[in-house]
Amino acid sequence: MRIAKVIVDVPANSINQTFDYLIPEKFLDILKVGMRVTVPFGPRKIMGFVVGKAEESTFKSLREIEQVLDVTPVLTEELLHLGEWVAKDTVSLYITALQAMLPQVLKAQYKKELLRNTDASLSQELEHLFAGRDVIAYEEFEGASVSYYQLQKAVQDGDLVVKYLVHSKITKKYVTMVQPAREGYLLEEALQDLSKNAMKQRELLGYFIENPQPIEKKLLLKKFQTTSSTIRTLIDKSLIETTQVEVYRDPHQQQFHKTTALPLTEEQEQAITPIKQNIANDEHDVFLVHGVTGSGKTELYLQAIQDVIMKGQEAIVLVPEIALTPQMVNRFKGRFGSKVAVMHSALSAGEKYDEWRRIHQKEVQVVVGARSAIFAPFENLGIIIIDEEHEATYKQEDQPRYHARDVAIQRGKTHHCPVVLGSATPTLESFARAQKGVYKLATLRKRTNDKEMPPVEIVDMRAELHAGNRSMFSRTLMDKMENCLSKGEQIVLLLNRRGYSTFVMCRDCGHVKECPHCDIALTYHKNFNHLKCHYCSYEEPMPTNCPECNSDLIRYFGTGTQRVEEALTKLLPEAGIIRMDVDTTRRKGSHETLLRKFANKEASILLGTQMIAKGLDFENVTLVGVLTADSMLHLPDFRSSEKTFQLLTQVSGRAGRHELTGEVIVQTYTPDHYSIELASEYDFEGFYKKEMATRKTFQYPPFFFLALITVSHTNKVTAVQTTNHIVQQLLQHVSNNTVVLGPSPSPVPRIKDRYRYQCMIKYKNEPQLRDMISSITEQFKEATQKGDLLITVDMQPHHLM
DNA sequence: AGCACGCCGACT
DNA sequence: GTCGGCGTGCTC
Repeated sequence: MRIAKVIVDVPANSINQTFDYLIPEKFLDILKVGMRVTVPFGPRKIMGFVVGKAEESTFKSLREIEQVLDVTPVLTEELLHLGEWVAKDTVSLYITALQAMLPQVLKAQYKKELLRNTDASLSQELEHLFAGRDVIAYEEFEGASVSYYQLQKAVQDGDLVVKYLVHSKITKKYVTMVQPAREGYLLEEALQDLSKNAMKQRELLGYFIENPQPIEKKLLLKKFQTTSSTIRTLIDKSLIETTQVEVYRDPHQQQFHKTTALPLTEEQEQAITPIKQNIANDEHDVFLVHGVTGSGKTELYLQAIQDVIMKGQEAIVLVPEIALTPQMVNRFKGRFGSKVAVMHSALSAGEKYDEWRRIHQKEVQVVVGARSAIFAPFENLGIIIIDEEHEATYKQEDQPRYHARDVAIQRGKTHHCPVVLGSATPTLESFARAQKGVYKLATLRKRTNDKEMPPVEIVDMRAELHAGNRSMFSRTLMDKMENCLSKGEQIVLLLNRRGYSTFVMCRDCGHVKECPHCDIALTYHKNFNHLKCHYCSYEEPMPTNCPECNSDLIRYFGTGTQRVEEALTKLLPEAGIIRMDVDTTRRKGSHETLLRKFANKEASILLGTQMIAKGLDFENVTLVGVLTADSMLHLPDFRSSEKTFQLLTQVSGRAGRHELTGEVIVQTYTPDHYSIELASEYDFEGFYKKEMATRKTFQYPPFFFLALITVSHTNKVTAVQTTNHIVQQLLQHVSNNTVVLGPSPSPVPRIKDRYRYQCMIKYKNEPQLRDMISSITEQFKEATQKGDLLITVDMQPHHLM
């Protein structure tokens, strides 16, 4: 096998294919499929993945692989195929799919250098630039005022060479170990010869005579209260030596309480049995575990994984980013100890790489992680679990736009292992499949502590307004909060802010400050007294007068967590408040610190956005308040009802999880909306029926599949025309019951001065659709290449923005 | 995507 | 002769 098939690191449509390279003699034995290599590509040198080998090539002259970057393949054959599948399924490039499977640090970085290739003198300007050096970075040339023409000539004459470098960002962490460099008896001899004053040296030598094994330098210094200079002297005498040993950064260095399997309830037992059978028989089924919050889904996962580990297989557990709290991680580490790797975005790039390597080198059998952990390089998967399967974070919002659930099922099929989806509020798609028998449904109706879900009271904020209460807290909520505080119990307050930001409006003329580059209202940021655009980061100071009518009655509207906090401090001055939002949790670890404070009862109220709705478990919380339940109900999104229902159900589960009984207050301006009403009754099936009916009439999932093509251009007319062109072409080829809509303006019609129009496709069965879309977008490749036209394709979009 | 190459027009 | 600015086409 002298020829390697390589997917090169060039994300372009015309390069979306394998390129053949000759494998040089010296690499014949070591080069394996799945390794990264560097190859010459045109004039430059780039990184690529070997995806296959062959004996022959249709190409007459092949260039050689230049370098092999890995010792063992970073991608298994299974992952290579999976990447191909992902690329096809999401209409994206193979290379993009492969990159998505690996930690960021394995991505190549490119650099150019200029090498002097002659002793004869160069032109005056070039000599000045090189200033006596033989090599300079290409950027230096670009920054200098030397013409490109000169460079070109020097290169042509062979006086200069442009060198293309590929290097990876790999950062390994090392510790210095100290160990004896001589046999024990030689050390003893040396000890005799040492001067009497050399106390520290004597101590150290004495130690190494007793303990010849390597010891960490830091530890050694501490143990003998000495400094590096002592070690230095001993090294100079060739008595001891140091080595660099690679270590993994451990992001979770605490101790974990070992836990063992808990007895299961009858319901749990019934749910887990078919999953265990699947595991035992190497069968693949998709299970939907529909269990109310607190019904012990996690214990199910743990026990199923236990079976998998006993079988010598591996497990992937996906958890939404936001729920990847220490509480959650502790449960897995507590049960499986060091067999667990954790992957989430709060880890540094180096830490992510270390966790990935622990999987890659088979040091762990379980990975608990966010979306991308679905690509964990396990070769012997025994189970894949997706907790809170309805969460939107499982859908990647940039290329490749894959859904972790789809990838999981794909992997489950190839590995003949079960895929378990768990949720208290499954997506309509999954629940519908379970109803049809495509997925196996298991329902957990009871909470393990046998407690009822806390009662939910809906408060009509319109009535509050009519009664003269203009504050953001209803009288009921105020009463309950005071009552709760007087008993020394704790409160969780949710401010549902999505689609409800703090915009600036003039009270005189109604003018709303919008971003000059995007069609969206600017958001007010109090700490800087600035207005900011969430789409393009445009900023301007808060105006004192209205730019339209010059009135000074220009104010900001909407409720941010900061404002709620201020109001709350005034009303309940004695209550400590912890605010959790993007602003207060930006710093690494601040999330945990705030939660720990709340757990230690350093504050009585936890106020926050979406992020506090999930997974938190505090025994002293008896009241949950939702300040604005309907804020996202009116977004132009077919999932808005479903999302509202999910959020309300999730947050209600935060109250009264233990001894104390809890209650929930939901404030809303649309108290009779079915998603709010049914959420307050914990009636998932009722909601399912109702929502399915609307989805059916409006031809949305799960009745239809969706595809969204967004076209953007600086020229509005071009954007509309191109979209229209796409629509027309699709209409010619799709089947009768497929609906093609558009061109219609995107919900945010302009971002960064680019107009955005979209085409939506609703289809039931359209096997050729992906190919159709590819060939249509291919027609616009000239315009797309020039960069003024942008076409993005989202198969199964999660929202329509 | 990047890069070379080639053609053109401009400036000195 | 020296330079920059595009449009075009290729990369195993």
